[in-house]
This record gives sequence, C-alpha cells and structure tokens, in this order.
Amino acid sequence: MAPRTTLSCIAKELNLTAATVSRALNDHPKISAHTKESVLQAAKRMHYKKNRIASSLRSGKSHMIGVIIPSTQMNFFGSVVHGIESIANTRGINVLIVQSNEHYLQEVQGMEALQAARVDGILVSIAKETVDFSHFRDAEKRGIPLVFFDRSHDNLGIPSVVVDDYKGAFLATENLIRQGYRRIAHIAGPQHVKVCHDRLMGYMAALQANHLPFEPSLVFAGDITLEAGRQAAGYFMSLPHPPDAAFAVEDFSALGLLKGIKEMGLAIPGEFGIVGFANEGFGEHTSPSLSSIDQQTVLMGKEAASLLLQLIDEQGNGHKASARIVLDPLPVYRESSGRKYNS
Amino acid sequence: MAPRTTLSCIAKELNLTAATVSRALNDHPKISAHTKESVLQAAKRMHYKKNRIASSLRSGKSHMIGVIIPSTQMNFFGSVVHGIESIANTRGINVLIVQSNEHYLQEVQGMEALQAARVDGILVSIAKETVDFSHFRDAEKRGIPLVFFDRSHDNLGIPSVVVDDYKGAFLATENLIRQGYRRIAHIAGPQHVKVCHDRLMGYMAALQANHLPFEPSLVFAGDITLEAGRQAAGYFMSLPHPPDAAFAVEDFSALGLLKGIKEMGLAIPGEFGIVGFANEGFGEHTSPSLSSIDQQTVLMGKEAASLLLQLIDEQGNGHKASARIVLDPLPVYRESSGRKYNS
DNA sequence: ATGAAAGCGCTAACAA
DNA sequence: TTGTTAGCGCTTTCAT
Repeated sequence: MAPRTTLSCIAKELNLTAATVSRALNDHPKISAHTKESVLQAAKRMHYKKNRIASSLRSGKSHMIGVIIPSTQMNFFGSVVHGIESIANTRGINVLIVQSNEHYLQEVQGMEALQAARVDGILVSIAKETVDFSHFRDAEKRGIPLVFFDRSHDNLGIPSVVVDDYKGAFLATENLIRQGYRRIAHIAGPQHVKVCHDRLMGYMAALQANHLPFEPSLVFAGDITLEAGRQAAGYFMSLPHPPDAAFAVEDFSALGLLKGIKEMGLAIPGEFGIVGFANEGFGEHTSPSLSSIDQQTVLMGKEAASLLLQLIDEQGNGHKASARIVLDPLPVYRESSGRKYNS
Repeated sequence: MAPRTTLSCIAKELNLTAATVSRALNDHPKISAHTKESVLQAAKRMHYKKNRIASSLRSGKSHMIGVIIPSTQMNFFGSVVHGIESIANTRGINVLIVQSNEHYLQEVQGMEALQAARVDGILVSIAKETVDFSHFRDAEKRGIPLVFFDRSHDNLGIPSVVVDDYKGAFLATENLIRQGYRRIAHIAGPQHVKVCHDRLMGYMAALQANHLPFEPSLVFAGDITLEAGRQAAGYFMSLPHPPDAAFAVEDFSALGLLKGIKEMGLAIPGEFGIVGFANEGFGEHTSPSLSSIDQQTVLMGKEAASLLLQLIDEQGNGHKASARIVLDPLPVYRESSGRKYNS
C-alpha cells in the first residue's frame, strides 16, 4: 500500500517538471546529459516504476500482445509460446495468453477479451472447430495487427508463420517407403483445417513420386486425437488387404494408432511402421519410440512474434505487408518407422 | 483504424453526459430504468467497448492477474493455468502468464514485469532454483496480493493452494509395499523445495508405519528431471543389495528410472516397481504405464484463482487472511507398480 | 436522477 | 533545453 512514486514526485524533488522528467526517462534527444543523469538517479533512489497504464492511455499502445492457442496440453504450443515470450521480453512487451480449447466460441470470446485488454496485436493459431473467420476480419478492420502461426488460413490476407506441412508429410511418407513399407495408409485430420489438408496432399504426392498407387480406402478420415488413432487401427486391420504402415496427421493420433496396433499383437516397426507429426514430448518415451516431424516450435514462436512486432511498428505506414514465413520441417526418425534397422 | 466509440460519443448521441452513460453502463442504482435502456441500446448499436486502460487508470484496478509458472513443458502447469483461466474468465479478468524456466533470475524479472503491467495480484509456483524470497516479500509490501500454488514456501505468511504432498508420498510408498515390494528406494528432489522435502518425509513415514527399515543409501539425491531418474537407475542397481522398487519425487524422474531399469533388462513391475508423482500426460503412454499421484490440477488452479480474487476484493479491509488450502492427492495406479496383478 | 468538474499518470504539441 | 498546457477515456465526488 505504499504510495507509488510518480513523475511529479520526482519533478518536485528536483525542481523540474513532470514533462522533463518523462523526457529524461525516455531518453529524449534534447535533454541535457546532466539532467538525465540526475533524473535517473532520483528515479532509482525513489524506486520509480513507470505506470504503464497511464502511459498506455496516453500513447495508445498497451505494450501487450495477445496469443490465442488451441490448448496448453499439447506441448507443441507451450514451446511456441516460449519462443514468443523470448522475443517479447527483450522489448518489454507482455504476453496475454488465451486458450480456445479448439472451440470456435472460446476463440471468438478470446479475441474479444484481448481487444478489450487493448493489446497492440494478436498471434493466433486457429481452433479446429473454426470455419467462420469473421472475428479475425473484424479485428483487422479495427486496425489490430494479426499474425497466424501453425494453424493459418489463406484468403484472409493475414500474415502467417507456418511449417511446410506438405513437405513434412512428403518426407514422412517417403521415409516409410524407403524403409520398405509398401501399403502406406494415412490418418487424415479435418480437411477444413489447412495443415491437415496440406499433409494429406503431401502424403499423396509422396506415393505418386514413388510410383505407389493412391488408394482412397487407405485414408482414414480421423482427427488429431488419440481416440481417432485407435479407431484407425481397428479400421485398417479390418480391411481385406490391410496396410503395413501409416503416416498420421499428428502425434496424438499416431499414438492412438501405435497403441491400437500393439494391442492387436503386431510388431512395430517389424510388421507395421508409423510416423506422426509435431514431435510432441511423449514421442521419445513411447515404446517403440515414435517417429515424427518436428515443426521448429521455438523458432516459429520467435518468427511470429518478430513479424507481429514489426507490423505493430509499421502501423500507419499503409504497408499492409502480407508476409508468409514457411519453416522447414525437420524429420525425427525413431523406432516406430525403422524397419530396416530394427527387425 | 476505425475511431473507437467512447462514452462521450454515446452521451452526445443521447443528449446526456459521459458520467450518466458511465453510470448506466455500470448499473448504478440511481439511474432511471429508461435511461439505462436507451444507453444500453445505443452502446450496442455503436459497438461500444469500454476502454479498460482508461478505466484502470482511474479505478486503480487493471483487471489483470499474473501467473508465474516454472515451465509450460510440464503439462501439470498447463492444466493449473486452465483452472485459473476458467475462474478469471467468468469475472472478466485477464491472465498474464510468465515462465521462470525454473530460474531465480527469470522469476524475479517475471515479478517485476507483472508489477510493471500493474496486475491486481499474482499467482506463483516457485522456481526450483529459488532460495531467496525477498522478491515476494517486496511485492507483498507494495500491497500486491500473492498466492502460491503447488510450489509454496512457509514462513512468508503468503496464502497457498497445494496438494498434500506428504500424504501423496505416503500413499505411493504404501502402494508399493502392499504390492509386495520390500526394499523401496526413493528418488528425492532438491530438499529446499518444499514439495520435495514433504514427499521424502511421506516416504519415510510410510516405511515406518509398515515396519520397514529406512535405509539412507536407498535415497538417491536426485532432481525432477528425466536425467536424474536415469542416474538413479544406475545408482540403485550398483548397490550391493539393490532395491526392488522406487517412489520417485516426480514423474519425469520416474520416467528416467523406468527407462533405465528397462534398459538394464529388469521386468517392470515384475522385478521392479515404480510410482511417480504429478500424473503427467505421458504416464498413460509409457510401457509399462506409470503409476502416479494426481494433484487435482484444474481444481488447484480454480482454488488458487478464487483465493486470489477474494484477496483482491478484500484489499484494504485489513484482513490479511493467510489461508492455506490443501487438496487431497489422488493415486492413479497403473502397470508400473502392479506386481500383484501383472506378473 | 442527472450534470459539472476534477483527476488518475503520463506524453506531446506548443511556447519560451 | 525546459516549462506550460492540454488531454487520452473513464470514474467519482459534489452539486443540482
């Protein structure tokens, strides 16, 4: 409850005016070195801390950015946030995090909460459920800089930082082919989610590039959940001519598949190969360990934050630069796809 | 860039004054129902959104709370944050999250950043490294309500919401005893961290209650990391008379232990039993699956947030209620400790 | 029941 | 180089 020191407290102390003190603290060019010096000393002595709220009200900048993530339970997103914070912190910017839990409504509410908090910009990874994008368009119209990361959407003209999902899927599938698997299935995610669609395309392209037929019956219309993976296992093995490997759209579904296949008594990777996507933390610890595609999460967060901060800085310059940063997927091949070396 | 509607915009529209509009919007008792009605309508029609920054400056409340967590990579904390947000959201309060990454310095900087952002209160889970607590005492002195969750510290008089670590450790150890294990080791964490100390005490108490000798050589001075668990495996098995089970202070060390023991060719749970603590997400997916103690994470977050908000509301009432909420640990016994049923 | 006026703490235009 | 003045948008006395 100690009364906080304000600019005018310092001003009074030094027989200056609040404006001068403010300028000195903000390193304004035309303040004498001597004044700056004494102001800085007084500020330190009196434990002055700038009131960001007052500053924000006046300057119109809150020095906060918002982040909307589908879930804190995938440590993929935790990792991206880590990257975001590392950039924000160096610039004295706070990060407001909101979870959508993959729900459209919570995403909309999150956008409103962040705008109510007057954040200077928002980083978004779109929820699985979302098919209407007007809440993003509205925010843009109000002049709030937006950047998508991982889960983006075209045709909105909103900058994004993503991994090359097509290429990642291509590499994952090709790895299975190189390991000698011949009937390679795919657990697909909701196709309105761009990353899921791109991964299906990458899978198909890898088959074609390697002269393997694409069989629609080998694509399971699944989801990015463990449950979907389990269901896929049942489906694949009930086929008259079952696959001997699968590329899953995401690690949780890959995990469900792995468990399902194991429970059916098939050897992994000997009789069935699996590659997932996202390189979730648990992948190292399953048995067999799970091959996956790393998405350079920390870098993704850094790039997204840098891009957003740049957009915020350039605001009003009429730039509207619609950048699209595409990161390289990094394959992490572990036991689950290593037939050549393990069986 | 659309110019935002303000109170006076609405006032002008209705031939009222900003003060009246403000009161109407805040449901002030002595504003005529009729006026309230028309103000509400106009506000909606003009897409009015209260400027929280101005409101904060005037009222001295930022309607934001801060959370400091050691790491987003343990989904234990992700889950607690989920609970926190669920409470905060219903009250229109934003949550600022900062990671300490278990580092003292980042924790101190985090506290400063949150205070600079003028949060109304802070929830803290103390970093592993922290042994000096003056940054918390300072914040308290400045009148910032504080609540610890999970990682707390006595002798500071700061309210906390924790799980009964002693009891959890007792139950975990006793479970191993009941399953027929007789030489039960413990991977201990840094003893200056209260939860680690309490768990060691609980372990010792369970041995005593069951008339088993406490052997100091069976306590490995470890850490809450996978690496420590691996080292413990090596240490335990190098003993002249090795243990046949272990209770690990935390799931990551339990995981390291599990991997180490498996690599040495011992059967789990047949030849070696393991119980961890925290019920991390991966525990379900290891093989064998990992027994653990659940800490009611979401509830913990809700309780902590409710307590903090209560403290904020009561501020000035000279209450200084130093609550301490202790949640019940929930054992989750899986394969890794199930000798009786599995071998 | 409503208006008038002041002020939260800071910053920015304009003066000097 | 520094001071003066005004105002960001809201809330809150005090007055009517």
